[in-house]
Amino acid sequence: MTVVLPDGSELSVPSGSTVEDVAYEIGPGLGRDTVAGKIDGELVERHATVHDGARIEIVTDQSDEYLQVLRHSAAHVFAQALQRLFPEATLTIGPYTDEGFYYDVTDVDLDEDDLREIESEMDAIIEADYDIERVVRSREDALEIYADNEFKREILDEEAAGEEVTFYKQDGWQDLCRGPHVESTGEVGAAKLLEVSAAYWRGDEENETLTRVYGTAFASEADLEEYLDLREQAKERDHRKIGQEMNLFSIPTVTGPGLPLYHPPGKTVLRELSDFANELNREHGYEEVETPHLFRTELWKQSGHYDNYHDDMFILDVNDEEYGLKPMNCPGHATIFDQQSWSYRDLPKRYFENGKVYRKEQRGELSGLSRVWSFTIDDGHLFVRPDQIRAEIESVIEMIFEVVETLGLEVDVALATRPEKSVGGDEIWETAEEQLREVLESGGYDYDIEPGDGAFYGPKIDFGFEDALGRVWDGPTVQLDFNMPERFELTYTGEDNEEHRPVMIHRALYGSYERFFMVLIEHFDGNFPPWLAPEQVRVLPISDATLGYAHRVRNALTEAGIRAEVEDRDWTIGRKIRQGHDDRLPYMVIVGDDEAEAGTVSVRDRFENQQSDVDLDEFVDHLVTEYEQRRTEPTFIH
RNA sequence: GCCGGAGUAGCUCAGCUGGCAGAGCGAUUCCUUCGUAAGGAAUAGGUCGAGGGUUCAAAUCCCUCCUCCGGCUCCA
Repeated sequence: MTVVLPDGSELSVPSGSTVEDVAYEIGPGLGRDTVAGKIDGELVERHATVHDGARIEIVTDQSDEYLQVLRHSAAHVFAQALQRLFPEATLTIGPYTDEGFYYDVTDVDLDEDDLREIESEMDAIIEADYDIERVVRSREDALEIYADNEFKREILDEEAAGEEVTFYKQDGWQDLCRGPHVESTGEVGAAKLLEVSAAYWRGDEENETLTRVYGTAFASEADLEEYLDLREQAKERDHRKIGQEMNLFSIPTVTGPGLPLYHPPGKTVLRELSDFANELNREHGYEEVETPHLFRTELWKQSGHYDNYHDDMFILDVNDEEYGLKPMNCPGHATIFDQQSWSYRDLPKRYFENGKVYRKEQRGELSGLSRVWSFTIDDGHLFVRPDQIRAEIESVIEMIFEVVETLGLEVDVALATRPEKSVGGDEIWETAEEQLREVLESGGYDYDIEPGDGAFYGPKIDFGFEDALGRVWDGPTVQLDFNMPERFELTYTGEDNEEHRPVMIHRALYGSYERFFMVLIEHFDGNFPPWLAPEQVRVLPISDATLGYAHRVRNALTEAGIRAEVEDRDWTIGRKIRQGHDDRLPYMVIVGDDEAEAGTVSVRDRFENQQSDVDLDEFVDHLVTEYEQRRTEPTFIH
């Protein structure tokens, strides 16, 4: 039989060959280095037998997947350490994740101190460098071993359905596991336990609550340190911490959960973002609309939200009539469209609204600005003819990239196609998906396809923002919708004088302002580009003697449209500069007797660059240009 | 909603084996008037998340609730 190698070449191997055999066929060196393999993209142990036509990849300690194998072994090291210290602990499952591994256990209570103790035990196991041995047993033997462990028995019943199952054994300790694993515990170079939390058996809240221990592992101590350092940085950049420090927003107890208040500095940033979005919208032919926060539930019944989204909606009783706070803006916009009749010549109609919506998320989900009950979407809805889809999507993507490039973010692009359950005919899905694909292809965008991940009402393109620390956040989306026009019976009159159904396109450039704000705070670490900075320039008089001149400088800046303040506290100049840096100002200008006499300023930027004897007008002109061009960094001094 | 952790001055946090509520920063006042990352002193500031209980006595122990944090599930 033949297997397919990553370079596309085919290799014929005897039937019954394992991944390791295939590696030896390729070369003895590779055979010896084989840790595991991938069959048709799935990570398997090196003893796994391959089937005819399988796509085979060999995993060695040089592969990206090696880390997954190593972390899986780290999970075993954890489990062994746990059972050494807490023999009563029952093991369930312990897989690797993107960042490390976790193990769900039960019959044991663990706190932070326990984790540190288990970690020491893990270090001892790693140090001892036990061989990790693969053992094949019969199902009966396995069931007997797990006579007291209902979870493992369930796995044996449901997943490990074959007659034989594999165990991995180290130092006499063993665990049911399909592998793959590294050769010895010593190969797990450095491991750390990170969190202890709760999880349901198989993620179902009807099931038992288990104790989940999260950890991570790397081949070397240095790699682990690097990872922990990144985590530390992420914590330092936490938007809740920076939001407090910069007085951007608060979510006080009295206002209720997930209902943030924006303070003047925070509102300034949001205002700049909405000005930018509004500008883009106008340039791309959108018309602004406005809808109230509250509608009769009749509307939500018509849109389908009442049935499908009921649990997440705030429903109010008003004089025996039911009203609902809007969880989405689209029904309102569809209703506006429906207030008059349209010709095919009128399309596309492009509506937009910075619309506040309310979603009653589960309480435990609320988190800073990333998950809230009330948030604002820079929401656009387009009503288009089927033949206009491509051009409109192109235009939306162009807008999205203007946002992305202006802010210096990176994006991931993914096309999500028709799911199993969907509305709309085959033909419209096919042409719609085809048009989306064409837009992405012709634009030269690098994108992934996520088959079946589209909404039930239409395919979509999702964008993920990648921030300065390499984390990816949900970003803009463009979604086609064949359902809403149907529900609202939207029509336009075609060239043929017949009624036709428009297609609706939902799009957002930022997603929600709240979440986008969070991404920007963390991406820039609070060091906003000058155009977004709440305070763009602070004027620092050397002493009170030049306070008067400082105010004149400030006025000149303010008149030019720059957000500037004077530091008038009775502090030393060093103290004022220190505070200015702590406040993450793009620019400070320092004025003393010399400057007051010459009508100049001394400029200092957030990178600690400084330049003296700067003509005030020249500085103001530069700031205005920088502001208008929305540059990401202060550039006066280079 | 569920599991675990936490809530003390405007902010960051100490006090928590029960016995007069603390520090630093910030604020106010005074001194200092300063040239590129913290000048000095004094003063004010608290229903110790809310309610109930135990006790001679509760920030501290117990119960209920609220809110936040880390997860589970979900999503912008």
